[in-house]
Amino acid sequence: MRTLSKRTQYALRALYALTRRGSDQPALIGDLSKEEDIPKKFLEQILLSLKMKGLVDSRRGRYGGYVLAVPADKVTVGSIIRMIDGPLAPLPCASESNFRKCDECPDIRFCGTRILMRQVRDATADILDHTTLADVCKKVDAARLEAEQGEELMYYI
Amino acid sequence: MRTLSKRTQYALRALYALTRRGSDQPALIGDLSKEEDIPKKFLEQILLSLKMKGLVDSRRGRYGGYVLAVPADKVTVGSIIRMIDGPLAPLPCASESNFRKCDECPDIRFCGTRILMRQVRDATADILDHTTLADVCKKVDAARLEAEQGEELMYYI
DNA sequence: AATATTGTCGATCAAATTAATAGACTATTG
DNA sequence: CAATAGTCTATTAATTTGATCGACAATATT
Repeated sequence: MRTLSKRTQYALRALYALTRRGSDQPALIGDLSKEEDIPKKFLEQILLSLKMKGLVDSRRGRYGGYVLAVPADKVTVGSIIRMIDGPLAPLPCASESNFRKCDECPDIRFCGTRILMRQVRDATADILDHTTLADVCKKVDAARLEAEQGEELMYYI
Repeated sequence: MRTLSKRTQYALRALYALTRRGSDQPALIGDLSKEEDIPKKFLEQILLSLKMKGLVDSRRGRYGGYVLAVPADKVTVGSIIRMIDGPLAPLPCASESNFRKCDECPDIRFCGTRILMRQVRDATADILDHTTLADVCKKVDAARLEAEQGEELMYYI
């Protein structure tokens, strides 16, 4: 199946970084690019498009940079993916947000693949529409903590 | 996000057709192509590759054609998608069947996107690995029946 | 006002993937 | 042997995705 595009992967990484940093100190494209290992010019494009959608905000000139424009616990990963890659559904005809009938399809009611993929979409949306940027960052923190404790245990043994 | 390839969509359509037909009467590529509206030469390729994987069987010459090589209730849609499109996961690093670390990833344990996409993969696999060709055909039949009853009701009113 | 800094924006190029087609060949039946 | 139908490799076409270029515009500091 098709994978999350690099574009979306980069966007998410950048947004996690903005989340961790907080809205008080703007992040430079250049810094994000280095720290998160994202091609700079590509990241420019991505952040710009996210700004147009109102997800981030920016200032030019010295002390400029990017910040989240929305609280990290109000932005779901599902909404971000939809902004960039489009619908979550594996098929346009199984999409809730952007339904589109296949050209050759005689009757969508009797398309088995669509019925199935609709289930997949629902399960996917159930996860991604209920997970925010803040949630993801929390999960990563938890994983870090767990790893640290594991290491301590190693020393102890 | 992740679209099923045409290749897989065509494969599934053809396999539903073989399921409905049963193993006693082989289906011709040409017929399948017309009935299911699939480019003939493309379908050839697809069926051939499915044959190599042991999913269908074929005979050449007069009275030849394709049949399912495995009972329709023993073949999951998940396994078919994996054969053709590859892993169900939205990211290689979230795949169970074909895991692959991203080149730039410093530590997969702390990748938020991966943690999330692993959940999505699990939910997807839960559905697709528990739905067989026979199940899909049954669902379509049920939808047909329901639609008929709906029409009858319309006449009644 | 001048300068350095940093985001903006449209265009374009390159690479990869996916979709589709071509054509010569082989097996099977009658 | 002739008609039918699948086999197989290669190639082409189309689309999508990833990435880069370069000129421009706003902001802060001196």
